[in-house]
Amino acid sequence: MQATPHRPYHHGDLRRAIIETALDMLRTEKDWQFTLREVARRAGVSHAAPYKHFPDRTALLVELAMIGFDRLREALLDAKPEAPRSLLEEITPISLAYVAFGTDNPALYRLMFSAEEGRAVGMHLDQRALAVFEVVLDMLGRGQAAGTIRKRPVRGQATAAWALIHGITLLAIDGLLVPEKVGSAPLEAAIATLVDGLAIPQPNT
Amino acid sequence: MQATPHRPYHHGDLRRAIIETALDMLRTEKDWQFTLREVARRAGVSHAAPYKHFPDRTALLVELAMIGFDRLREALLDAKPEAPRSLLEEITPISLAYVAFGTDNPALYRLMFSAEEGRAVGMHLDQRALAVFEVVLDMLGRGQAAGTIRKRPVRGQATAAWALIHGITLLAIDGLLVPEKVGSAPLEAAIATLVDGLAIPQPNT
DNA sequence: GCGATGAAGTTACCAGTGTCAACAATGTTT
DNA sequence: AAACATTGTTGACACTGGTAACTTCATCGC
Repeated sequence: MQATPHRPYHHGDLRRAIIETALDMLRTEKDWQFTLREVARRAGVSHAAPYKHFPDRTALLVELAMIGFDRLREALLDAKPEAPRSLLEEITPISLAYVAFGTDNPALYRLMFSAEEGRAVGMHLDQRALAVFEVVLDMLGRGQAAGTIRKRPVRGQATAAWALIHGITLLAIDGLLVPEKVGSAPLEAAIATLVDGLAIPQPNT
Repeated sequence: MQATPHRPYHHGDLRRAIIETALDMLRTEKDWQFTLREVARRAGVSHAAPYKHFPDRTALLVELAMIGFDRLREALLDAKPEAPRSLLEEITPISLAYVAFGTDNPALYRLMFSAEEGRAVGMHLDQRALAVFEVVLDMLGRGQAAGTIRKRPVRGQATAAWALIHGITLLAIDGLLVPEKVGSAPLEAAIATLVDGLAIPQPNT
């Protein structure tokens, strides 16, 4: 088995086609009923064809989730400001980008964190998820070095930050936090609370 | 409470039996494959019997989730200290109780927040979930009145608090935060971060 | 060139699921 | 007691994930 050739055989690059079809279903089909047969159907192949590329339904899900984590990480790095003048100025856009990713890709985001058949998905994801985690970790570490962030175990702080944003994202996905309905106040207040919990209190502000 | 009688008819109180069997499966079967037929099987009835009590597979899931929220709320109220001398002293046990509920009932907890077929579960749950939310809201409101909590929109703060604990609970369920592996430091640090974000900074501490 | 090889895709099938309709058995009501 | 409504059973349908046996067809050793 080659590392990544995937050259078209006698029909096409099916593996990629399946993944893209599945991603498309996740994007459009809001109601998250994911069946392998439906994916095969939309990809124009028979229902057993996917099994030549994925040993398992779960294997495909894992693949999709990994892609999701990669994209999330990219979205966060894109949102990272060049030269933030304060912690708030750095955390806020990243947090908003995170939540936006979740609300823009609700089904994919849920998949990324779903247990899904004996948490097989979660197991294989540690590395990709960790890559996202490290974006936060890095930010907080630099903040500590710069003296703007409380001296506490960074991993604990990063856990807190990640957990909070993750929870908010889930709330937003479930529609409990839609801006049209409730305004952006809760979201901003939540982020502010997070920043206050991380930052060393300033005497003037 | 006799809100809904459900007295035994010609076989037994099947509705209750089904619910209890299902709860039992959620407790023991860690790998969350929930099939209506299996529930019926274990309850000793035919596979179609549940449909006389629940219109739908989803209806049963909703019922289970609601029970979960009720129990969670009770657990939080039980953990609430009588006369806390500080915010930390009040928040910490409640937070720990919340996380403990999640790790003790992982499948049930996941069910409570799963989208599950077009988020039908989530839709009908607003009231029960809100009851949990109000436990937090109440606590923070009193804290604000007492002058220990920052004057910020309470709902935003409560959202932040809930989201953070929820996220941590999910992490813990997924085994990324098991005390044996990583110590309780991250958990405590996360809670401390939350408290710092909520509380008005004290000059001495 | 040209068969053998084996990967990629197809059809046919299995067990298991959610759900519904028709039927049987039991308790309740008049 | 007879009609009725409730509750449970059986049997079917369409669907799913998954496997095995078959067909195609590009590639490789000769």
